[in-house]
Amino acid sequence: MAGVRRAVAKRTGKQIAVQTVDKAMKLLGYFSPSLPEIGLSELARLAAFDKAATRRFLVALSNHGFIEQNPETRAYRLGSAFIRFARIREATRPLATIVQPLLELLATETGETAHASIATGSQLVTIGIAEPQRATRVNVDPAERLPLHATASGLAYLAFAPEGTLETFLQTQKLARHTAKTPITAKALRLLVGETRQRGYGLVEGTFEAEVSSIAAPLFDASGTAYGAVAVASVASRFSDYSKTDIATKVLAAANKISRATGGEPA
Amino acid sequence: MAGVRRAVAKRTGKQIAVQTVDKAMKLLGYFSPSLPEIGLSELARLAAFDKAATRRFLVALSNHGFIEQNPETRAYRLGSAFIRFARIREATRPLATIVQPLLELLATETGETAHASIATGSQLVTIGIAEPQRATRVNVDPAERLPLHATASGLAYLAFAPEGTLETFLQTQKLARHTAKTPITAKALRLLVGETRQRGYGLVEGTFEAEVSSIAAPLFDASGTAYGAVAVASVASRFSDYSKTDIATKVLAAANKISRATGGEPA
DNA sequence: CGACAGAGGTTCACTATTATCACCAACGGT
DNA sequence: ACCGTTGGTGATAATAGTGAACCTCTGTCG
Repeated sequence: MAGVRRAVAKRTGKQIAVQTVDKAMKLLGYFSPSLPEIGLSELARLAAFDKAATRRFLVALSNHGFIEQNPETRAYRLGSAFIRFARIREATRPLATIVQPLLELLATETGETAHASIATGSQLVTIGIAEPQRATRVNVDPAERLPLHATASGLAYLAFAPEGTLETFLQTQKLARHTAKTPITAKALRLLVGETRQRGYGLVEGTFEAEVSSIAAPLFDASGTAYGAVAVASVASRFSDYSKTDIATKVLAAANKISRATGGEPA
Repeated sequence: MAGVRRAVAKRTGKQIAVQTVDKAMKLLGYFSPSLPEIGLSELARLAAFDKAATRRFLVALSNHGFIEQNPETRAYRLGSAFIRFARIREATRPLATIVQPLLELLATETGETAHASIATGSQLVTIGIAEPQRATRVNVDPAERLPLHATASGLAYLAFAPEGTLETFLQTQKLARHTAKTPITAKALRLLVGETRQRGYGLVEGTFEAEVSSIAAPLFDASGTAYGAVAVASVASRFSDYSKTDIATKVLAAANKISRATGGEPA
């Protein structure tokens, strides 16, 4: 079926899709709350593109409002088109709008940071965060994509994802090590996913960031497969056995509410 | 300076930027609240692209989460990445967040639809809409880009836009006729822009859609040039001379509030 | 002050990239 | 079974993108 690709194989294996578009969008990924504006040379360096190429991409992106240029510093930043498209997206498939208040509730109830994310390719993309009113809490970077193998959300998603997702993931991604506890072998990951499926929710302790434990429940679509996850992240030292089951119950409840509100059906 | 372009000139004149990226992003523009999911063939037809090309773009876009495919119908829709980027954008340059409540207030005060938009290339992009609780009101499509020459927002923006914006606009765009009243000559537009500059706000009656009148005030950045506009749209028959000046005052006040809140300075 | 390093931006010859057509399998109505 | 769709695929022709070198401007350092 998907056997014969192009014979070139200049790099590893990434064909069929428009590479130019890929590159242009890669540029967008470097912008984040902590690095909201990036100069031409710096961005070219980050992406390892030629300056000329980088600039051509930026011009193309800015023509559509995805990139703006700060007229003073000449640095580039994300454009307003994202707001427009997010509006359209939310108008037809409200998610962030539904999710946010439930996250707030979850954060208040548990006293810990709650966040929700959606599967995109082989990563989870954050669509909402709620933080508790508390001094020590886990901070989640909205720009950071969560790796499927190292996070509770990832495990929760993988455990109930469409048929073959786990295998495709294992075949196409190398399991990056984030901490000493990160599962980096296929065997270890399969085991964890199996446990997660049985348990009904994902639980990890320090696999993505040291000292951060987290519990996540999958979000289901109408066909009963997962498309994302809701998670609560806490500092490891606060995690007692009691609080674990308590938080898990609340996370599952919130996730199921979201699933139903978006037309899905929890397994 | 910017004289010699490529000698090709196959079409009119739009070089320097990556065309492939341009096309990919053009596809995104066809999605709207009224047409949230589009099939491959239909989208190819809309964009006048080849099916194969369209699909390559869609695959590239979906690799980055900008497009999702409905697993049942196989139709494509906007992806969740927009939510993520909109979050990042708002985290560093809050606009929609600031604008929305002021629009709500404006809609309540005037009893008419209020909306805000930002300049992107030669168009205005909607970033917020508020509708009054009233039977007959103007509906604004959040997906529709507003032409600069035919809308009150466009005039308000052009009147206070960066040096040369109007001329560039006139040189690169053909002024599309939307209604019988749409200004379609450079002379007519220059006149309107001049009036708008003197008046301080834009006022049009049925130039974009028949029977829709609208009043718009520019949004200013720190350098005192416009980057967008706030507008109130009403059915033409409700527009008395009194309500006009009343609405204009309120629109100007709201716009100035937004300008200041975003670090700008009204002229 | 003059030289230099780094910034943003531009040019043009070279070539890797994408466009296009013809095709396939599957679905739904007549 | 047919016809008109749909989503999806592959190989060739011709287009579109690449990137080293270059320009200009700003600020800094000896």
